[in-house]
Amino acid sequence: MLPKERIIFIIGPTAVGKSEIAVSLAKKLSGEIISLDSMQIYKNMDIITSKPTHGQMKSVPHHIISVLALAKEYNVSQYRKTDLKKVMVILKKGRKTSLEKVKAILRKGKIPIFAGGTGLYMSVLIDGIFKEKAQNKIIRSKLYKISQKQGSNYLYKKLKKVDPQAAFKIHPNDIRRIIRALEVFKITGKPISALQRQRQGLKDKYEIKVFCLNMKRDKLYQRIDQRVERMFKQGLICEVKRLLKKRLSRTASCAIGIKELKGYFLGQYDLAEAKRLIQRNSRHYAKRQLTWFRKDKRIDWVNLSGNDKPIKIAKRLWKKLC
RNA sequence: GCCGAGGUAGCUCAGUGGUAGAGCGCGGCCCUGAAAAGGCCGGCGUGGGGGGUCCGAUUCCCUCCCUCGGCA
Repeated sequence: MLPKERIIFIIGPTAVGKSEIAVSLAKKLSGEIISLDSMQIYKNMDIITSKPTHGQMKSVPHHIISVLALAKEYNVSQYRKTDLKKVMVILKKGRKTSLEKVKAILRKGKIPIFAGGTGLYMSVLIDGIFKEKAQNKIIRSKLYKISQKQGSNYLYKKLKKVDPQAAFKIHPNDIRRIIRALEVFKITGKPISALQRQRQGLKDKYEIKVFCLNMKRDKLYQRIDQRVERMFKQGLICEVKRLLKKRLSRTASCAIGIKELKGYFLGQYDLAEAKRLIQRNSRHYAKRQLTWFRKDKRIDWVNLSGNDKPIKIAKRLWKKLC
């Protein structure tokens, strides 16, 4: 029996240097990169989401980047569907190219490499998500209106009756999750806490390897600040100005940089303040990402100094894979 | 050199004779269909140095050091 095919994840906080290292590793392993990112999926958000460069995209195939219109909504479940397909395609491609070299392909042939920083997306890929179709905008907006009128505690009490387990897990102020849980119950008639136990993900079929890149906090923050500076030099202001003229989906409009620059355009503060806010919010984001990753015990942590050559790191990862 | 103001958390500052708070910053955590989102928790401090009064000083007094403003 052949060993399970391998899938690699390269994750890490924002600005840690994932893209470069993923490209280097992909070259070394002859892999293809699949974005693990909720924002790079959108077209026309290039600078603001720090997409890989044209050179990088040319040297190694990248997937699920710049494929969705700004007005389109997007979420985890969509991501999972797309990605599973992509994974299969890539794996098949690898096998087709040289049937007689199956062994070699499995060892160093086309390998899918997920690269990005969206922890939830990774979790849902690896561990799965429940299958029931349970999304209804009307129900959701109704619940939202109720919460506005009666307060979140009213809905929280309702949830307690319907799904005490979920209520136990969710904080009374976390209105988004309260609404989601009630929405799922209304649609399916089943408590979300029960559904959430039914998961099936990549880990059941493939060998998963997760590398999380990290570096000292102050160094990371320095890199974040520098990157934001660079984004401004590359034309962030123009890009966001253009974005604000278009209709943005809720997800797209959440990219860090949009609301911060909007405040500047509206004259609420100056450009320096807008930059400060983008930098700070990116730091907070990085911190939350690390919290998320830390609890995943499957992760193989890779500490960087901040000045490492991507090729060297890729070599290090490659050795760990052997 | 003289006069005035001030030295309290990483920063900006409040307050009190019974060893301290606020905002921002920062740290920790949660997360299953908005996740670059959303929610929760935490003061993280030799109160400029030294001496005195007092049962007790960050608070009152003296002195030294430092910073800022004004006059020379």
